[in-house]
Amino acid sequence: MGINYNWVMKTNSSKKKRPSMKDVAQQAGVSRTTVSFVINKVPNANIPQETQDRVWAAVDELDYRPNALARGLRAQRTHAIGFVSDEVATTPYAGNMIQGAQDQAWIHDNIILLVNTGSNQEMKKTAVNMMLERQVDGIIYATMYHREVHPPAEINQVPAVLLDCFVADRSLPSVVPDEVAGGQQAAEYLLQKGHRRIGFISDAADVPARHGRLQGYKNALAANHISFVPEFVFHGTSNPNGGYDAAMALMKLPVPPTALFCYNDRMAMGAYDALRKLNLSIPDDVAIIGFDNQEIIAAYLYPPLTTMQLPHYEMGKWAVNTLLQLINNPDEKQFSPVQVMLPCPLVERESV
Amino acid sequence: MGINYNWVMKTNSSKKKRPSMKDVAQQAGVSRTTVSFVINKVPNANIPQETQDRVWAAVDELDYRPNALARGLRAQRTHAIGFVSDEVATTPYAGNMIQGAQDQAWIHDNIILLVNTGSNQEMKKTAVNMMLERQVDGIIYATMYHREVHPPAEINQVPAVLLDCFVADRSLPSVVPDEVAGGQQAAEYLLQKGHRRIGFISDAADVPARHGRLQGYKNALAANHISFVPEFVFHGTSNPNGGYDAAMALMKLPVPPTALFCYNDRMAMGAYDALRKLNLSIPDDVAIIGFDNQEIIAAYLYPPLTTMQLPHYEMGKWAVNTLLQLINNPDEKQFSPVQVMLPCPLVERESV
DNA sequence: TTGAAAGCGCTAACAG
DNA sequence: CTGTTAGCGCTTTCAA
Repeated sequence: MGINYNWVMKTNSSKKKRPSMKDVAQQAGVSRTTVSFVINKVPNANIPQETQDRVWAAVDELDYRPNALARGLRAQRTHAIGFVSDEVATTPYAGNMIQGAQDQAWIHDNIILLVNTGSNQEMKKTAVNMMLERQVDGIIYATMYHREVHPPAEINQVPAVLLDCFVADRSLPSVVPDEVAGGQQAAEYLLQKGHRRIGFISDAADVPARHGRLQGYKNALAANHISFVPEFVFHGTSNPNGGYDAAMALMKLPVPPTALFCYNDRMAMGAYDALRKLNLSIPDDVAIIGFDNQEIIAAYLYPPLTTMQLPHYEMGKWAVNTLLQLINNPDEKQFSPVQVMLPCPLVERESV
Repeated sequence: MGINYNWVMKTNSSKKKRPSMKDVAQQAGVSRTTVSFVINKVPNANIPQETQDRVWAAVDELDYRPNALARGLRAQRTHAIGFVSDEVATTPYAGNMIQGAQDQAWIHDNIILLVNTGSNQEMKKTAVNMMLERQVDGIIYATMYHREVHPPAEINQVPAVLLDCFVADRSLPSVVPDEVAGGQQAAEYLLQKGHRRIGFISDAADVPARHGRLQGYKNALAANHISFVPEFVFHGTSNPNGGYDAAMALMKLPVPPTALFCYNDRMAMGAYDALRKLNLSIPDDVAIIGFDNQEIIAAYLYPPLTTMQLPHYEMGKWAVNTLLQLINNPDEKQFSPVQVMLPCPLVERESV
């Protein structure tokens, strides 16, 4: 179990063989070593230019391409990074994370092996084993929203970093959005615009994002000597319907808020509808700030939504960089693996 | 150029070696051959059960995992599929395509090597070369919207299929959405609901989706003996603003349409705003149907948007299946590579 | 039924 | 400066 059977060699293939280093050597009239040296630009090989030219000419002529499998086998290094994530389809953020990782991998001439496992724990384990079999140099374990995870133990057999998630004992490097700072900045932005009564439309789910953003909101209030009004925070399901209900409830308070900080853009979308229903204009009657910067929502609401951007691209990038660091310095033991929180930049549009 | 230098072997690593087949053989007191036979469940090896058990016990004990690199090198088959795409981040569809491909690859014990190249042609070439170096069994060349492509010639060195795109000479298998059928079904749905004056809010860009959907719209009209009114099609930029303008223009016609078929959901989003501005209710005054089924928009507009779904997941799946087919039957020459159009199912919500 | 040995394509001591 | 050679870990023929 966990082993893939039947990778039988197929003998009836008619694929024409690709040139090997031997062919190049022959063509150039040198030995394989020489070819290897010039192709890899080995520092102290001192191959005369003329020979080098011959080799490169042969490479061109034969359309030779080194076999990464053989290289990896020999070098014990594949320049491949496993990317194990819970799901990519169901969230619009995934793309940015993967792209950040991919772009960075590309720069360092690494490739990404991608597996999406869904939420099935057994599949995650199999996925990690699969990557290990394929001799990845390291593994990125990613989730599509910030949360605690329990990766399969096998992950420790190679350098690994956590992307948008963390383990309770902090034994693995991790990068997540700085929810608190983001929440604080959002609230402070509203404060700075003169608002004193700020509603917080919160997700009902027990996730770090919710707690962090709410904490940030409270921090901002405290920093500005404004007392926290429990009635101003309203929990709902984290979609437009929840946002609608919450905004409705908040605006019907005897002394309603003049600004709404929404847990995410989807809730903000619902809040827009509620305010419209109440004939309240944004931002004149009520200011709104969201979170996540879901382009497709935020940029095209009327008025366009001011919101906090989740640093998915940056996190993906960070994950690869950190992983490469670990891979390249296997001897530096990490006694306390770095836990990074990346800022959520404010995206100013017109709803505040 | 095109060759990756300096994959130098690092000798100072302190990584502890993973067990090899030899270790397992030793542990089980058999030869490597025997281990290979039992692990691969070779049909006619006839290894006594008792020996097999010993081998499996050793595998467990050592936590042995076959080295896919060595296997691939030997078998000339890696069970890896290259996925080259233009971009994943900027579109919310990408996820579904990748997930479809990934899920299917997983089922067949294959892995996806992912590279996003952006629009740079040189990078695409490098990406394909990279995949070839890594000995992928085949390549999926994908775009994030339906269009014609010019993949680098190198792609022909392995089985390849095109995902959401096609080449002019149809020399590569390809899968795209059936825009015409989708457009036709959308229009027919409106027709069937009693509408006779249907506006078509079109993208101004010269892409297959636009032409196909418009053609479908015309087909539906013709099939129902309704004459095509040129004034009813209005071109705009394919975003909410464009949709807004188009809807405004259309509704101000002397005899305005009673239904709007929008090129995509984002334009529909703008049309919603226009109708709201005009105090027209959806679907009672004007029915709206979109295209793409961008979940986040379509499901949460008020009222939820009826639209046509782009079959991204299915296309990803199809691409992998077809590619695997090609890989497994290298001898069946494909004189006319299959060109598939997958249907765009109707997603009924409440805007019609 | 099991083992020895060749070789997939590459790198890097070591010799010359 | 260039070539010979020994593996990296695996599969598979061939022989025992």
